[in-house]
Amino acid sequence: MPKIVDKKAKADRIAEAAIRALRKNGYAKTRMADIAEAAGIGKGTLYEYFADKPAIVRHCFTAYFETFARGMNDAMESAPCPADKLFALLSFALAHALEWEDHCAVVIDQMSCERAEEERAFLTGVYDGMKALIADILSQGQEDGSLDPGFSPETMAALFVSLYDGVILQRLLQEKPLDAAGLSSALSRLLRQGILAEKQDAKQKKGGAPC
Amino acid sequence: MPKIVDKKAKADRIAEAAIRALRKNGYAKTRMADIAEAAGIGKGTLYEYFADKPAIVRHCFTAYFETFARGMNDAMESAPCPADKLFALLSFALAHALEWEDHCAVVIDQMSCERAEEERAFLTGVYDGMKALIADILSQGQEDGSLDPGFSPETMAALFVSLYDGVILQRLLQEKPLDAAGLSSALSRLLRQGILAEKQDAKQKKGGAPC
DNA sequence: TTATTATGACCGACAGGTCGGTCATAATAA
DNA sequence: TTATTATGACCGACCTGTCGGTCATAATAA
Repeated sequence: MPKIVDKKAKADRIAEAAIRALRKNGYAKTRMADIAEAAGIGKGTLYEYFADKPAIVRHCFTAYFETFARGMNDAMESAPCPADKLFALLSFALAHALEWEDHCAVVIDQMSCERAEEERAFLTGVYDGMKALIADILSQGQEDGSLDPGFSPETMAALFVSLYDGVILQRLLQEKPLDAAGLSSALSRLLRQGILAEKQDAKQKKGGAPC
Repeated sequence: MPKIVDKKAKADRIAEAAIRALRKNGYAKTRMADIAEAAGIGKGTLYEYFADKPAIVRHCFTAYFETFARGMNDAMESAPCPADKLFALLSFALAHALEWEDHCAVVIDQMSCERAEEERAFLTGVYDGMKALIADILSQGQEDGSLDPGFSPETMAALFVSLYDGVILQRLLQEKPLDAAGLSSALSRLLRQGILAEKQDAKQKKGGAPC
């Protein structure tokens, strides 16, 4: 009888518009009216699809974190040895950040601005998982002898995660786009010549596959 | 006549209280009343010393950026060769971040939350200067042969700055304190075995001074 | 010494404005 | 007609910055 709308799909569309608005001005400065306008609907309609402002952000994040988690898993499984796993992870993370640029920005914004304990805990969990994953790979590499045994896997993992965040943060501050290829190759060089236990003396510049 | 107060000194004291309050809840969620309370003065008095909320933040930043700039200069001049300069810079930056932890947090908060063009431009300038400085050192190192010529100084500098930001950001998200020593040594390892042109084959673990 | 006066420091009530969320009503499709 | 969806005027909580007035102390003069 009534006009039936696909609530789920429409919520997705609204969230898509919301993320653009949030990216533009940050969570605190983005009003519900802005989001509604961006989505091309009335302010009241927003509340047909979301309970409140935080709910919109949460909805925005689900797809982002889902693809991230899945991609990280895929990247890990696609590589045979720890060192390659690590490279795959880092390069996927960078590519993902590039693809989901707006979402990244809003996540960072939430990290530093939003002090709600619930949100903090969620983000902390995501990061802890990421660190644990990387630390685990590093450990494996140290055990099988492909990685330098002289560093702490946890600390080095924290360093990588920090680097990832920092790149996004810099991207957020500066308007000019990310030089993903350049950063990736610089990082790769740093890693390949830095953390591999055995260096190929002469042909070190274009080191082949570490496995 | 009335007791004459040292306005400048009092403004400093207020700013000191303000930075604690800002650190705790973030710029957007910190009310002027909170700052006044933290400083132990009335809300109206606040406006005797600062024009508005942004003015307080600006005042907070001046000392922070001054000490940072001076420290970076000192660190640079204290080291004889490019590689050592770089290590000195990075380790000073980390130490400074630790010492000015609250300020760092507020700066990061501003970077991601505050969209006022003026503030952005200022922060962008600071970061550009930092990147240029590091890129310059890297270039010198490449020219004098002490650093691997195979990377782009600008990109690598961007990577370092990002890393610095990321470390602070992670510190901000997680409540547990920064393991400065661990991070520093991990980074040092990464650098020493990563960007130096000549690797000391056997005794690579505890590489001596690069000069 | 002491009463008087001048003035900067201080304050909190309040005006003005913003923004998240609600609700009565309109529009729409079955 | 009726169930569902859409809407923007509206409300109230909250927050920033202002303003009139009070207070403590220094300067002054008797």
